[in-house]
Amino acid sequence: MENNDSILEDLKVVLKDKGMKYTEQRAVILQILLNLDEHLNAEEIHAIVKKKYPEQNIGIATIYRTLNFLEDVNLISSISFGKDGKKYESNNKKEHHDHIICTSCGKIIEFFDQEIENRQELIAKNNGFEITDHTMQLFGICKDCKNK
Amino acid sequence: MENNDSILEDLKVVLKDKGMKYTEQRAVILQILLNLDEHLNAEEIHAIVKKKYPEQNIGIATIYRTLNFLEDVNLISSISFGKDGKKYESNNKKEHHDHIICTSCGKIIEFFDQEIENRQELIAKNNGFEITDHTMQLFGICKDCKNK
DNA sequence: GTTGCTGCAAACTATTTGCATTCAA
DNA sequence: TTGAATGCAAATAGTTTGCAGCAAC
Repeated sequence: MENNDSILEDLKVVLKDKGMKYTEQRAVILQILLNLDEHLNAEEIHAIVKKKYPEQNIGIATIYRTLNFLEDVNLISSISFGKDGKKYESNNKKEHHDHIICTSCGKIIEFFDQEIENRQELIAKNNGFEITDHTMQLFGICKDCKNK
Repeated sequence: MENNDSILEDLKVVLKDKGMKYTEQRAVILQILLNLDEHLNAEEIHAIVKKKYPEQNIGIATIYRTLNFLEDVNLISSISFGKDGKKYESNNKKEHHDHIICTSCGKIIEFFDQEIENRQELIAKNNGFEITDHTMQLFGICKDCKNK
């Protein structure tokens, strides 16, 4: 929580930079992603806002607009697979990581492997690309589901 | 082209196995993905059918149904990023590969790196996962776009 | 002849947009 | 005060589904 303050400061700075306004809605959405350590889609975030901040009456359009904006300015990032659209997570203190996804129960595990990162850089360079970003998702069956 | 025949045979076998029928539509869609060495989305495939096989009047629903089926039985596979939905490619002779995508012009380059594949296996195992599949996409700017 | 497949249109889901109103600066 | 942001509803894009007719076996 104490961490959030500094990220909310970041948000304020970015907004001011762009001549945009700091609103409760934007702060609330960012905080949900900061506090909940899950990957949430727009509908899920909408539901959480309604529950946790019933006095706020945020429209789904604002959720989408805000998520797009937050991703643009790199405060959050998204992964997309299967049905139910893009899922978002905050770019918090966490360093970059990739995902292992259980195709049976939907569990998501995060990992980071410097060796793979290095290879990726190299491969991109060899192909004349300047990498800005990447996603890697391993799909499989987790231990729990295997034992069923 | 001569290669296609054997894959069309595969299709026939799979269909018979499942008590399904071999139809012109299914063959045409699979062949488009076999012959064109591109990543196409459903709309693009639909457009190609209309152009190359004007006598065929395949509905967009059939395109989607067929693509889903072909992916299910592993004759084709899909990647999904950015706008314009899933893009498909045939599982042809080609071995597995991953993608580098230019975020400026949309160019897609395929690559394969055994070292990364090995690390992926290892990482998954360490997390108690049995990997069935994975996707890896490197996003960046290609040489051509950089020089503009 | 039977059963699965197709095209069409309607339905759905995820997301975006237009607009009048509200709010931060 | 004033331009940007919001909520709402309508619009859109991508995809799926129900159904009557058609085609494969």
